[in-house]
Amino acid sequence: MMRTPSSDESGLKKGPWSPEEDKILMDYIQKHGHGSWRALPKLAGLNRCGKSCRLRWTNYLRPDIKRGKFSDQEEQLIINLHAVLGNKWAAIASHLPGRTDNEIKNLWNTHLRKKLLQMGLDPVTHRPRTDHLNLLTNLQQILAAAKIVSTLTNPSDINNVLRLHSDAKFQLLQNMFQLTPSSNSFLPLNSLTDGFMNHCNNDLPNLLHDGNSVSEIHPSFQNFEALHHPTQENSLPNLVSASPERSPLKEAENVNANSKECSNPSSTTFELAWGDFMDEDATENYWKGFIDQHCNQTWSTVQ
DNA sequence: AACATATTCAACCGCGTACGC
DNA sequence: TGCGTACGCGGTTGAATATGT
Repeated sequence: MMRTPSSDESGLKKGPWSPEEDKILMDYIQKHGHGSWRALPKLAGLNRCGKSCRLRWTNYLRPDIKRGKFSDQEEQLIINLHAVLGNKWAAIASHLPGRTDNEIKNLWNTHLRKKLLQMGLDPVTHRPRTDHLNLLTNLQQILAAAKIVSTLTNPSDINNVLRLHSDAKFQLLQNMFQLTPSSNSFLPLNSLTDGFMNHCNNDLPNLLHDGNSVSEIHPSFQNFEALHHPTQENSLPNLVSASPERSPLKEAENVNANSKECSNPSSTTFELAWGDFMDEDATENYWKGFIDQHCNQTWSTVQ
């Protein structure tokens, strides 16, 4: 939060502001207004650059600044505005009295972005993420190759290979939800993956067999399916009107376009890929049979 | 309790733009 | 029109703090 006090080559102070500096800046602006920011520090008697003074005033000292936690309503409004405006923090801040662009930007980067990711939404487009499809395809190929190599090297080790396979699937889930080991902000999703983890450990053979539908892997994934089955009502966050400098009509057109795209059956594609990935004939018998069948012909290629 | 790791957020930096000359 | 200056914005940094082991 704080930086070590330092100064640049011109001798101007940098880093955190002291209470004394705050008071000088406050008093000066309340008396004279800020005027030219560049001229202000000299006139007020501060050993700071104008830029630093402006930032301190707009982000901290301004009397109309609202302090404290963002309300749920404010968070939702920011998400809605971001869906329309993108990373235009100043424009977003203009719709939230007392909140600064810096504060909103920080909130977005530390909380809201993760929140959308964990809901399976792309934080840039606010639409369901599709990059999982590529991940699934790539990982599936890598795992298949790893299996062949491992089982050919040591065919008796098939159980460990399958265990690794299962672990890799769980890692993929973690990546999809952007979970960190210490994250406890979104308990429902953590318990969801915890449940999946237990399922992996307790019911590995079944897990590796089934997978026609995401929710069949674990009941918790019914929620996940809901997120990837967007309807006209839930495919996008409620959108609010754009800022005056943008055409509300145009925005409305974009919103409609987005809704149409969202209603495309990308979720079906996802589930097909997911089903393939989870099913994937990954049983012991399959791989033993595969090795029996292909061992001689592939062995020379692998080596 | 001590250490490691993750998160937060105030502040900085660089770039684009508006404006005056 | 071109140039210089000031300002505002968005991305990034990094020390303080929180959380986990």
